[in-house]
This record gives sequence, C-alpha cells and structure tokens, in this order.
Amino acid sequence: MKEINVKNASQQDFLPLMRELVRAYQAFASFDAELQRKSGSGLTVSQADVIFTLGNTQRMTCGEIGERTLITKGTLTGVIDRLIKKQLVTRSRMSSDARCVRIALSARGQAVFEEHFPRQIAGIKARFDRIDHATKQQATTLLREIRSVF
Amino acid sequence: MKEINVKNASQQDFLPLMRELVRAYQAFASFDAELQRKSGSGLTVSQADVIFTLGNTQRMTCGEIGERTLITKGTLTGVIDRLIKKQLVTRSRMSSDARCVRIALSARGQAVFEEHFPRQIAGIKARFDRIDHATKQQATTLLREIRSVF
DNA sequence: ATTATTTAGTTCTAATACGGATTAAATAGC
DNA sequence: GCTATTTAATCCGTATTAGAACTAAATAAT
Repeated sequence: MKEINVKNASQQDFLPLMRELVRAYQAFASFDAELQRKSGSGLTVSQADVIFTLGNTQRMTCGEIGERTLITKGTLTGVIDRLIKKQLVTRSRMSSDARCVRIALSARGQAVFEEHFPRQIAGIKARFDRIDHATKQQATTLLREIRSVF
Repeated sequence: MKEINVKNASQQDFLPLMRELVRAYQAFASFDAELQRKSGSGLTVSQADVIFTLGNTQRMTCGEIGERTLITKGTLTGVIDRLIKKQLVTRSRMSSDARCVRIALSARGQAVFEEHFPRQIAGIKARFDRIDHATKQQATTLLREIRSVF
C-alpha cells in the first residue's frame, strides 16, 4: 500500500496509535486542569506550570522556563505578566547578560508552591497508581520512542 | 512513601511517564501543526480537524464533531464560523430536532478535504513508519490503559 | 574597532480554549 | 396538559497559543 489517497487514508495502521496518543494526553490534561481549577489556588494550568517549575529550581530565565514547560516565549511573557500582577513572581534584569530576565518566586509565590504543588502531585499520583510499575516503565520507553520520530 | 510533601513530590515514580506523555504528544502536535501550516491549505489545525472529520462522515451535528475532535462547544462555534466565512462548510437547522445544527462540507470544502487530507496523513505516516508494527500496537494498548485511569 | 549575526524577550494579531451564563427546544414527571 | 429538567448550541470574558516583526544586547567576523 504505497500511495495514500482519500479512500485508503483512513485505514492506515498508525491511526489507532495516533488517536490513543491524543486521547490519552487529552484525558490527562483535562484531569490536571480540573484538579488545578478546583484546588482554589486561582492558578491556570500554565501559571501553575511556571510556579511549580520555579519552585523546584529557584530563579530561572524566561528561556529556561520555556524549555521546561514547553510554553513558547510569546505566550510566556503574558503568563508571567499575570503572575507578577498576582505578586507571585518577580522579574529583574540579569547584570551578567542584560538580554536575559531573571524570574523568581516571591514569598507569596513560594507559599503557593509549597501548599499546592504537593497536593497537585498527590492528586495525579492517585490515578497513575492504578497502573502497575512495569507497565509505567514500558509506556515511558515507548513514548520516548514515539517522541523521537518527530 | 505515603505522604506527599514539597520535598518528595518531585521524586514520584510516575513523573517520567507523565513527562514523556506530555512531550510525546507535544512533539506530535507540533509536527502536525507545522505540516498543516506549510501545506498551503490555509487551515489551522482545528479547522483541518473539523474538515477532515466531516470529510469522512458527511453531515454531523456540532456535538458529534466536538466528540470526535475533542474541541469544546464554545470553541467549536467560532471555528465553524470561520469555516463558513471561508465557504468550506454550511450550517443548517435540523428539522427533526431544532436544537441541533447540521454541519456539512460545501463543494469547496470537499475539494479541500480531498486534496489535503491524504497529504497530511501521508506526512504523518512517514514518521510513524519509523516505528515497527509490534511497537505501535503495544504503545496503543498502553496508551489506552493510561487513558482509562483518567 | 566596526559591522554582521545571533540571542533573549516583548509586542502584535488571529485563533483557540475553557467554563459559565443564556437561549431555545425537547423530554420527563406528574 | 403543564411544569421541571435536560440537551444543543451560542455568547461572553479571560487566558493561552503560535508565529512574525521588533528591540536591545551580546558575540562573531573581519
């Protein structure tokens, strides 16, 4: 089956995998978002992503945060603007490289991190715990292989 | 390890799987989006998603489209508005149930579908083909299991 | 040193994205 | 028959998203 046309396109053997990848991700993402929303932290998923990333490593540049969270730079500026408005992070120029910006948790941000990060992790863990360890390891390996082809 | 606190939260054994799920999906989604963008169809990913879904099944309601594409109702209204403006789909009330809306491809929409759907599928297939069949099947099964816990 | 290129972030525009409120139509309960 | 609830879609407000153009700073090339 070499050529792909409008008739056979929907019967390609990779489509079930593609669909399951999208649906598994989407199911996880929805659960994560709802957990976040109901936590009372007042953070969106992206905002929490930044707070949780910063909480583990302290001050970072925008580029580093973007790398970890997969949030693109254009989006990140806005997310951080709103976190600053909520007084959860601070933004300052780096003296060593004035192009870079140093983002750090404020005291309030640190408090939000310490309160909500473990809770979020616990909520997600409760679901992943339903999968046995060997299966998780196998899935991790396979997902790594999938990622590597894109 | 029962209690999750700010110190041990980052060492939970499910985190590698969670990260790989997010990254594998993100890698695929980016590839798909770029392929779509460079195809010259002028469609966004969501718009293409709707066109490709309609192309396979002809007329559908908004609810059915949302189910298949995972686009939420509020978003879908806007996506379809823009597809109508591009004259690729039509919107009409269903006589049997006046709450429902019937979305169908126009002639132009059908043409866009027939030209771009096989091309997009072929582009994605080229990448999934780098994974052997057994691995794909295994991954599909594992992803189904992951989805089932959320 | 001076210019050319690269890099880090911001700004801009258009399109999603989501939940919640609303509207209208259909169905259930009684 | 009539009201209460459910269902389908739209509207609304706020936030995210991507890419592209732009600015400023650092680095490379000559």
